[in-house]
Amino acid sequence: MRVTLKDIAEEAGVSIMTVSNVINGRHARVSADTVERVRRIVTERGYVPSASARSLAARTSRLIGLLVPAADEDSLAISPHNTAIFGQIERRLRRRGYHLLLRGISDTAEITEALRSWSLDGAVLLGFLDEEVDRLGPAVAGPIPLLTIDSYSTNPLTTGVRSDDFTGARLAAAHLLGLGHRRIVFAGPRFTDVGVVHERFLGFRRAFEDFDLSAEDSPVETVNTTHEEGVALGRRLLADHPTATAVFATADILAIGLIEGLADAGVPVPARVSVVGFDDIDISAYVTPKLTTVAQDLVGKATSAVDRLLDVAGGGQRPTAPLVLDVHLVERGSTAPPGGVG
Amino acid sequence: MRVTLKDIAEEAGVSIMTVSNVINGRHARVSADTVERVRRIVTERGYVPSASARSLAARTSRLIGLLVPAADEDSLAISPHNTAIFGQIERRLRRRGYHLLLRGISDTAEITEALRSWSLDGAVLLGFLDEEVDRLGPAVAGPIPLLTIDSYSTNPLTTGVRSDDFTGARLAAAHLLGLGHRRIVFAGPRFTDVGVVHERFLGFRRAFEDFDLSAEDSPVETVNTTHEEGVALGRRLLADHPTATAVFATADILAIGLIEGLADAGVPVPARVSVVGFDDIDISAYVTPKLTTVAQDLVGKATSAVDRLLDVAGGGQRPTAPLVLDVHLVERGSTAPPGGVG
DNA sequence: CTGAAAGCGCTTACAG
DNA sequence: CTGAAAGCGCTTACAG
Repeated sequence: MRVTLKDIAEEAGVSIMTVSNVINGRHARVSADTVERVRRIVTERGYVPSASARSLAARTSRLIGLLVPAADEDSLAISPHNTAIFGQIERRLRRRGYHLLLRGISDTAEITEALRSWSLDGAVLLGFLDEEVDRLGPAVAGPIPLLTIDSYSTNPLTTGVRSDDFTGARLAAAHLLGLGHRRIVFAGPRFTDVGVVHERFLGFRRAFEDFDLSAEDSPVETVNTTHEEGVALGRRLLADHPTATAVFATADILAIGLIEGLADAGVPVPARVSVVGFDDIDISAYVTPKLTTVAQDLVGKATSAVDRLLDVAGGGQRPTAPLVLDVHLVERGSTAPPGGVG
Repeated sequence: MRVTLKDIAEEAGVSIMTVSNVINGRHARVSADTVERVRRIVTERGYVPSASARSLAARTSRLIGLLVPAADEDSLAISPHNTAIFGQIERRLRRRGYHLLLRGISDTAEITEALRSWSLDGAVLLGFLDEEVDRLGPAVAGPIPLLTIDSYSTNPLTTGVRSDDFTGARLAAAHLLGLGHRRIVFAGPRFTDVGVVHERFLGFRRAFEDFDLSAEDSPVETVNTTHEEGVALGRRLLADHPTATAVFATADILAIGLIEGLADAGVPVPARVSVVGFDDIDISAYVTPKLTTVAQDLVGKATSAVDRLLDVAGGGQRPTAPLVLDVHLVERGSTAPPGGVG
């Protein structure tokens, strides 16, 4: 049978209230002797408090949800970038005495269910579309704090943490422009779906302005963020855009596919076409050529996401502005001055 | 305020017991009319049962833990291979009406705490060393079912799901031997730590026997399963083993590093040295040359892990033998007949 | 510094 | 088919 507060209390000859006070570190209310004795018995008996009893009585669960979109028949949409965030979030929560409930969401209505069912103290939303976040009404979360990662939704019910996408794309494009490229393909998902992409597009254009150039001749290719679509685009890139000399892809996984597709088509990278990605996932340093890309502060993102969320959960003010993390360019082998155009 | 059974019961003019019966689908005990009425009110009011109250009263939480080793200052040890399993496990659990608690474990003593604290109905242990699993005594889990993935521990308190490592390595080595290679480096972590590696080594050796050859001239290199150590080994491979013509690495991430290290040393793959990996992670198809490797049934592993665990949790017999999943060889570009030895 | 009482929101026998 | 009672293991005021 489970060891309970009552068992400890009986053995120590005190009330369960006193044991509870010791367990919860409210030592001001208990004599040092009692604390000592109760502590010893707790250790001896291997007492572990019941989290469900505690959350039922205390109305705080010390449980945080990590909510990730999951198409019904799909597994979680775990991109390499998001994956890296998982572990960091768990680690930070653990350090702060919280636990992590990982939940795939196939319909935003399920968010409410996940939140209420376990009386979550808060939740991190990772990978949802801005419009999905926009639609979250007060009925969904009630007073439960919600934190979005990488969202540009301005829904006041949520607070956000994201990278400086605008600057990242601006750096990437400036790097290519500085090398001498003028016709640069912008490859990424539909802007309307993802604010992140829109911001990156704006940053991309801004770099042209910085150089007193126009981005008008630089085509936009709309593709999903997968290796597969990158390969497909790489194969037809020069057929569709013969004068292009570089590509900026909004994600490394896409850029890596692009490089492969270009290779398939006999196009040397970076001699004929330079490629820049975004994210700096591990793989980007493993491919050939190694990918020039924009690095995000993954650890910072996860850590500050947790800290922000727990602040609000702890009664802090809900921040009005999102936290924006710095990015920087990592120059590797996939970019070079243009030369193969002839 | 939270909507409770009591609220629904009052509005429906029945007892909370009846509402409970409807919620839990015990329709045999309730008239169709009542079911209908209660259902409607539940939907209208957006009632969500309290999981903590339920698990406290019912002594079953419908919560499964996914326990992963985590060095204290580290984030979770999330290898690309394990990552892929996460999403699949979550998906399967969700389909079966369970929730997932993700927890990093820095000391096996924490396993008990995680299990008891949340009254988990079971836990999946992913990535622990066999000896760690061996040491798990009855005090750790009590009656809570534990399932290990990829462990060769024979601890009767656990039940296991893993791939056929022996056959996988045998296939890999047979492939190389069939191509004409005779001196093949076996690269992987220490056997004593990881049963999986030992099994792969045995399979590797068996392939030599199958060919009436001896593996004696084939050196063993002990390295950790990281890209970095793969690179280092690749760089010095031919200096240390000038007559080697192939390498079998116990993990793709290691094999990918090896290929890079070999390239750094000016050794062409596969012309001079062939490389075979194990796992068939996504990246393996993205690198140059694409990696020949042993593919595991990841989805099957995750799915059957969950199913086995829930069977036992549901009162089923604890299986004595682990479930062993088939593997197969995926031939890609990193292997070819030996030719560059001269 | 210590404790008795009420209550968190459910489920489990049990009785009708 | 339906319900009153007890209890799961805690915490929260409150009183001493």
